[in-house]
Amino acid sequence: MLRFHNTLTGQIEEFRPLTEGEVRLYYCGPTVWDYGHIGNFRSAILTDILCRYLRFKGYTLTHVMNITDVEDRIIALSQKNNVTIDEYTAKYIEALWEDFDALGCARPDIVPRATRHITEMVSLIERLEERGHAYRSDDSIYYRINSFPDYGKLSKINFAGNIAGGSERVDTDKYDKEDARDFALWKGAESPDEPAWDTSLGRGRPGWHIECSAMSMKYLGETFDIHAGGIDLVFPHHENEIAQSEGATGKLFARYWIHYEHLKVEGESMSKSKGNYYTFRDVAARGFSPVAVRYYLLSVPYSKQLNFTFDALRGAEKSVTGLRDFRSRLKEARVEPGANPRLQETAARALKDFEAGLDDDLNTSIALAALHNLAREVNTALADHAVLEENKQELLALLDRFNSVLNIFDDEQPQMLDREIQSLIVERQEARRRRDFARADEIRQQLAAHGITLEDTKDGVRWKRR
RNA sequence: GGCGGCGUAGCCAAGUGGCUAAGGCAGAGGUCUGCAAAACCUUUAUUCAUCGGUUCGAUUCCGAUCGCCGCCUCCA
Repeated sequence: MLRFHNTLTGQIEEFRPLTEGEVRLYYCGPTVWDYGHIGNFRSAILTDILCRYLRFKGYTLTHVMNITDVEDRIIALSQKNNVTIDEYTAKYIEALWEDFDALGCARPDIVPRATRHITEMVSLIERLEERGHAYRSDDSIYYRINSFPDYGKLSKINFAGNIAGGSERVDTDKYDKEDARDFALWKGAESPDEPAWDTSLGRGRPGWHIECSAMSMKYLGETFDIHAGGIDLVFPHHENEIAQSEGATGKLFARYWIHYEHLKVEGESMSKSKGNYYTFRDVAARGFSPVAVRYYLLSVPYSKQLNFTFDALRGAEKSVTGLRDFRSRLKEARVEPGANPRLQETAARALKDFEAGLDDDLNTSIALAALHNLAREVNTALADHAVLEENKQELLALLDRFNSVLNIFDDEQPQMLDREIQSLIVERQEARRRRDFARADEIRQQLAAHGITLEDTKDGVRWKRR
């Protein structure tokens, strides 16, 4: 039974989709103004885990992730570079998919781009106008917060106390709004050279929040199951989405809201000024493998902040290598026919622990501990030749199931060895048999120069290419 | 000022009102091995930021203090 924390109710709840067996999920995706940083990818990876686990549990899933490809920073940067916003964002969208692939994140089923859904946003804004939730001021259109009594139900913000508290961040009267909290649905074009669309609302561009309301409802319906995103989006973004969507439809918008905690870097918030701001590419450039980065970023449950350190990432690299070696050792093991009941129990317990962990608010730490415990027990059994054919097949199938969620075992492509290298390995084996260890070591060094490392086993030799 | 989260071994960390405080990395000793590598075994927190309180019993609940993080700004 899958349970997780729902921001809307503030409680851990059992998950039941609207339609039996089917889940519709929306993840607030990236704004493509720059390369994604490791915090962005923690969110992407956690969403990937969530999606994979829902499928593991047997649900069919529709996963929508938006791409915000028009907003102030993008406009400013594209103008600075003298290119259109589409030209500007193309590079970062391409980079996004490269990073997704490297980090083992499955592509979402549907990836709507804001600039391709202006029509849907315009009609949603028109619905809001008809219902009295929107008003015009100059050439822009704003959402009237006072018309939506539920405003604040997600973030539970106490606006009265907030304003009384003397926050200096309250909007000024720069815009002619009825209420400081009102936000822009549509921004009228101010100058001819800024990106704008000619629509029935006039010439302009959509506000950020309306994008997600329009695109999520287009692809998932007016009420859908899960809306996920970073914790910082709770207010105002998601609160505003609720106001827009529920204001327009009169129906509940998303049923479960899942928010990912941020990561810290070396105990501090990540920021460019502190010099601890890393994109995934920065980390990869230091020689860390993408799969280790994935493992590390998912090793702490989403509901907890993760403190990113390079020491811990080095540890993750070792862990992942150990698990991968474990699987290939099992795969290559020569075993006797039959089944060892003790290992059948081991496998059953591992699956139970793994699932119990993820069922409990997606506790990935528990799931990984189950995997490590399994690896240790099976490694011991392998050394004792206690693994039999049926165990081997069952355990390999179990690892595949785990990996369908975690995706941390590289797909081992059959690596072909050069004929020359192959014969060197054979020659070394012969040298060892003759107990000519000097020659054997010499050959080992030659192979190392080719990036081949050797591991002697009872049955022969295993090689790995770096 | 309002609201929320966190502080567990050298590092990353899970967790719970009372059974042996998960797991990984690093460290130490050992088995195996021609040497290695890998793997395995043993070992590493009488203690969970500090100080009080509730309780038969608290790391877990309450309060205070110190430190860190987040939201209240179109940042995942």
